[in-house]
Amino acid sequence: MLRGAWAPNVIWYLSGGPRRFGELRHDIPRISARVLSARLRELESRGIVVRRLIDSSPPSAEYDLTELGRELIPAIKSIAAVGTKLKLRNVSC
Amino acid sequence: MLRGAWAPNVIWYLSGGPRRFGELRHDIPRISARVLSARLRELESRGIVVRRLIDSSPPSAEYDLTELGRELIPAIKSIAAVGTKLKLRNVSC
DNA sequence: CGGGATCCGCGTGGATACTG
DNA sequence: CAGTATCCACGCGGATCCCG
Repeated sequence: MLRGAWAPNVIWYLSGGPRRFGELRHDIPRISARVLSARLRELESRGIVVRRLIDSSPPSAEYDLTELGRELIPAIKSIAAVGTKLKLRNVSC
Repeated sequence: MLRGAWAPNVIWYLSGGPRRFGELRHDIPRISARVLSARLRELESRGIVVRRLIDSSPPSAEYDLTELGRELIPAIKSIAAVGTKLKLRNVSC
């Protein structure tokens, strides 16, 4: 389900509301367009993310979490919190 | 932190209390000894799991979650719950 | 029983170039 | 802007053999 190391990150950055491809690409540190696209497609196929295409020039796309996807947010947040504690501990000790 | 696809599973099976290597190997479906060992080592180095060696014959080892590790349990549970919902949906539709 | 050593395959990710 | 195509590197996992 959360396949790929970047999946949680993508969900994290989508938790603030709909984002466009370029926004995600710019906001998620060091992710490549290829991987972002791949993760987005997979999360979409899993029913965690929805893609909305707005046909215009310049073309734009909007990604958003589904209801199911939103249920993952608290879990990812708390895992991230533990991660932060780990980093702090490793620095101080 | 949760590197490796098996890490969440290992934490899951440790959430019920301390387990020995063989117990984990037997209870976690289809995990190989090599990978179990690798994940255990990594989780240990991250401060999520502790290893206790009980010197006797036959030799035995006990693995347990640290306090930090236990903080991950609710998150993993809720993620697993979403996973279950996804499977149910995919079967019915 | 509780692992480590080795070999090997595959998925995931990085970089770069290209397109509608 | 929003991707896709291609090539390559490496981490992770599976299987098997072996050891204290």
